[in-house]
Amino acid sequence: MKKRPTIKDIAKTAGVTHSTVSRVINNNPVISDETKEKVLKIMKDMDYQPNLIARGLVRQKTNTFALITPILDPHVLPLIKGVEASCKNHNYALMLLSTDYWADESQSCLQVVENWLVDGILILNDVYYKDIPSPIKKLQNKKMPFVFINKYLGTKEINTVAIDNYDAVYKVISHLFKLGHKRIGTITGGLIAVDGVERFEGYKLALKKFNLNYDENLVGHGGFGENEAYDEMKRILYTSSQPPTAMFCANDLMAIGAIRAIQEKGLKVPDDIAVAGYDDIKAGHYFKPSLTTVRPPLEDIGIKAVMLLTEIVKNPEREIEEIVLQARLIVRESSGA
Amino acid sequence: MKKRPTIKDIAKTAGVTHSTVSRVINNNPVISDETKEKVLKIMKDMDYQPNLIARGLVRQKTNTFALITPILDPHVLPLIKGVEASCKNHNYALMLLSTDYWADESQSCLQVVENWLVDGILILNDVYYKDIPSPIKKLQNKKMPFVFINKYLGTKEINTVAIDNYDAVYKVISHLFKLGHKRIGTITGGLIAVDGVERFEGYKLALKKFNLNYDENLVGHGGFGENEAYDEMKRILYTSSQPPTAMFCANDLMAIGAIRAIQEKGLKVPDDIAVAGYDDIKAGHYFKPSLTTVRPPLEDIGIKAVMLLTEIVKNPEREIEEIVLQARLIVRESSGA
DNA sequence: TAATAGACTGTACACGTTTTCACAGCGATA
DNA sequence: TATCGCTGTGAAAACGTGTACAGTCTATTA
Repeated sequence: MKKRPTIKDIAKTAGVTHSTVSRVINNNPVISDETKEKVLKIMKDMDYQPNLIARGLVRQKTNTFALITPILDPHVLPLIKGVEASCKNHNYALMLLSTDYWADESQSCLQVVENWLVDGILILNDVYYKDIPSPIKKLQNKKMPFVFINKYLGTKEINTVAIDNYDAVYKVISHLFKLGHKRIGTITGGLIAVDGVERFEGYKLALKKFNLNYDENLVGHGGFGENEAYDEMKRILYTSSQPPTAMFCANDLMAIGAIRAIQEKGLKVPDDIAVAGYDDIKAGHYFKPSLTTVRPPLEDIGIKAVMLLTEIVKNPEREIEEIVLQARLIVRESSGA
Repeated sequence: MKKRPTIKDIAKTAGVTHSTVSRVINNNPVISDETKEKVLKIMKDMDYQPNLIARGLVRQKTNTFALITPILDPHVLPLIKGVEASCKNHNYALMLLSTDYWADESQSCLQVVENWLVDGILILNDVYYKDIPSPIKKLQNKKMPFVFINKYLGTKEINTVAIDNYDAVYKVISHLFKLGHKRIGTITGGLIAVDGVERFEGYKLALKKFNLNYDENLVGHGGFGENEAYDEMKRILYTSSQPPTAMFCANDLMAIGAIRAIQEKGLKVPDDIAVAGYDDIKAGHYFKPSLTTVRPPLEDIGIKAVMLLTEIVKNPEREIEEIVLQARLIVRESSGA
């Protein structure tokens, strides 16, 4: 690589010191218009680009955020998109790190990130923790600005942006209830995951609101996978004396699996059993019957998270904020509306 | 944020100079085991983390790669995944930048990247250029290590990793031909895109190989969107006296649109018209009829690109390499095999 | 005993910026 | 004429690390 011109090279050819050049770069009003223009011209002629590493060293700021995300799957893409766009807007660069399982790798991820002196960290979380995990506590102790995406709401201990799973599920159950369903079952997602737990809780709470009984025979437990949902649906259909008339599945993939099971038993969706999912994946749109589901505002979450993080960086002593975003019900064929 | 201990702090409490500490960190064999252990212990006690910014400044290396990608859509996710994983393996951090249109924004993207002193750049390209675009030329002039993903093969001017679109399309057409189809049409993707152009070319070349005539009446031109494909398919069905018996669509979404058009005319897929797509998107799996398609090895591309880039960084004078990866035919219902 | 080699470690500078402080020059004021 | 304040600039230190070079010991050899 060719050597890039530095502030000193500019200074030499302009006949000033490098401090003057630096002042020009940073728009210091103390510089006379005359020298300012002269320096600017030379900077342009020599194709000068500031060295952000050097600047980062002295300023102790890199204008970089890191996004730590669990496995990169299509599900998180809109979120990444939002984060990326928002970072660009706020003039931050984005470092992307993914870790398969928080517990194992997060440590090394966080190390990378700290060594890099990023200005802030966005942590996208999957799994359900009762207590704040230790790597996070470390961050708190070090007063490193970070935003946790998904969960830790209500504790006012951690800056958070998350989806209101409870409300989202309520919307689905309410929709089914209004269609006349009284025996509404569910197939839960993995209960090690925040989403799994909260959607299950949300389901139970919603039933209560409509004075419906929680019936274990209408409940299956999967792990967000299509085939598990298929198996559980089969089990429910063949074991319960009174099968459900509607099912809420913890995500769309599971809804697809459940529908497959229902159809294989010769029943019709939505006529015999209505089904709703969660996530609004693309495939749900094309699936027959098309899926009633709920769409989380993922891109917004990314955007809001970055906004919050910039605020925190600006004012680290700022009060802790917990942002909750609402999902939107998408009604299609599978619920029979 | 608390102040982190520096090499000098370690040095002071260890009773040595910071150069000694630095040598310990870098495993310089000249250091005696005694002081080495002493220093290591203190580093651990004080929870020392090297400041990569400072190191980057003196070493003129940041151990960071940048990935510049066009709009973040699900299509590129596996590639990003591969890149991320591979970067981690090679001990590089990854900066993610996305730009809507190369021509407009690439300039600013590249600036960010250069100012950051990343060690190398991965450029994911969409659009079809006849000549090497000027931002790329600049990179070449500056001898900045970079790998271009998608296109510029055969020129031996740019380090490249790409999918063999021609071979992929050949596989599809060959598959259809073997099923007895003689009137095979196509709906092309946008012809400003590399993929659009190459898949169209590949289609024409494949026809030639099987001694089939290129018939304009069997060809529609879309822009990778579902609805455009739907419209074009309708047009083909209603205007050509002899409609095609098989269609190759430039991607799966278009295949879905085309199938919709075919079905609406009361024809059956694959019985009346066989359809094949490209990309192997998830929805194609669940669509009825499930889509015959071709699966590009996107994750591999990401991995290979990073590998190549590390090689280039190691040895900038290395001969230019052009890596081509083959896609895989996925046969499902829509082709009627 | 003095010279010499070898094993470690310290000194000093470099990397490219930003920033504090000091200072030169100049006109205005007392 | 001496003092003051203002404007624009330079000098120098700092950020945290790496590294070439010059030491200082100790042990060996002549």
